[in-house]
Amino acid sequence: MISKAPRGTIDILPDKVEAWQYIENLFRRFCFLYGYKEMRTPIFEHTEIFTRGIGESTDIVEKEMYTFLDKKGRSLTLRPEFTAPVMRSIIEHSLPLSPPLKLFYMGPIFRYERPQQGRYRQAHQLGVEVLGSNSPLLDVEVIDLIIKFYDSLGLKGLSVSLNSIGCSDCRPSSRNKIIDFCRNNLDILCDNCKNRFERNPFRILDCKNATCKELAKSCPSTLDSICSACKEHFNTVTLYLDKINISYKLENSLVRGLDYYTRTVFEVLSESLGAQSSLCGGGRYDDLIEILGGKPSPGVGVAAGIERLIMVMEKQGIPSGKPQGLDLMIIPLGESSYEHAFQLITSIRKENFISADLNLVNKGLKAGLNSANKLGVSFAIIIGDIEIARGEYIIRDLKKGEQNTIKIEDIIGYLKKIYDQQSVISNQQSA
RNA sequence: GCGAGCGUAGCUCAGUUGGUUAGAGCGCUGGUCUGUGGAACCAGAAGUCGUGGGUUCAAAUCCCAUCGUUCGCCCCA
Repeated sequence: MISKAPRGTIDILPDKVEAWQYIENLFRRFCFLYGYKEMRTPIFEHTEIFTRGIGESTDIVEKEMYTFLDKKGRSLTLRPEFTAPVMRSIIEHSLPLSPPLKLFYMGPIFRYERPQQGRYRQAHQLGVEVLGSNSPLLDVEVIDLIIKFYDSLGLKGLSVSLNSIGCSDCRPSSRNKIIDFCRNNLDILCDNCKNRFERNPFRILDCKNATCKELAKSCPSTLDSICSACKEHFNTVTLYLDKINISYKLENSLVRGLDYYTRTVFEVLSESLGAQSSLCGGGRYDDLIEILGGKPSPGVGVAAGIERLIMVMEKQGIPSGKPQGLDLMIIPLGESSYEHAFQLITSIRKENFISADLNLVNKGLKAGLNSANKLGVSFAIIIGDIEIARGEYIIRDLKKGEQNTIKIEDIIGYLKKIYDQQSVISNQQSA
């Protein structure tokens, strides 16, 4: 079926685009307020960026990547996430990391997964990254930024899950503690976890199987086995989250599926979503730049799904952007008026102050006003033989249902006056 | 990748134990109204019943396959 978008992809139709722009614009505004600058990277990268960055044994790399060979036989992959490509770009251009480099991004990502609500093969993310500082206050800043962004959109029922998974020094030992503990209980673990035991024992903590869950409760938690430096870092994070009144839940089972995370990991969940309840996720990645071949430098970031965000807003009945109607529609009555109408719209458009369109359907005044109405038009200018003969066009206020005639040469001045007054009013309202 | 549900007009859906020509609301087009919109009334257009095969005198309805979608698992945004 060629008349259908590919599986797991959606079209964003004109009436939905306003919600997207509203969200994107608000996020840009927030990032600007927090001192972040936008960065754009290619939609595809060398496959190795992801296999090395995200980790060979992660689900994303193992089975979810859109990987292909180009005509020269290079292995390329549509980006399944932003962090690794952003690091690659920082390394490639030797961007200075002092003072800390604060970046934000938005755009599509691709993962070959089984689609369901809130999970698509092409999804969109927005997010931020901070490089060059290991200050725990930046962990807090990133969480604060995304929470404030959600708050200002009006989202309700959010919860923050927080954990620390330690650094390259202490992670092996907490890993060993889990392995030792599970080795004695290997026979009661589910098949999936037996597999995890070999590859990523941390994930056993996150299993939903009842017996594994029970076992995980008595399993040594990462928070108990991280080193003192990690412990102190984490304490500072929670201290400052408390200071700015961001509530969170310590979640021993939160380990995340990307290998590059160190120390702080977090997620924001919404109660309005189903199984795919994670609105955004992030954390610290102090080894990633080095893994990708750059000079060692710490980093922290967050990535949020736009589709899921819109889904929550729709479920909670949050309006997203006002529908933008046309300011003006010119309705010529019959082809004898076309030249006059065309000249008028050309000079109005040249002034560049209102949105204006010309109705060329030529089905009479009633139909013209009807379609203007459907498009949410504020003013209509009606031009027929009578108006041309008098040198005065009718200008009709479609919201008020009133009209009068204006001399042709006065029309632009008249409209400017109206729209000047309107912008003064809206400025006062927003101040 | 695994399990389950669903797929009828542009949209939301009805369609009986298989039985004549598959319906409604909204939307769309036209008319009442020949140069004045939003309302009302009237009329009209629009469907390979997801697709392909099978059972049957007869399939939107039952069976199989396939595609899409939804829910759960897995994983994540």
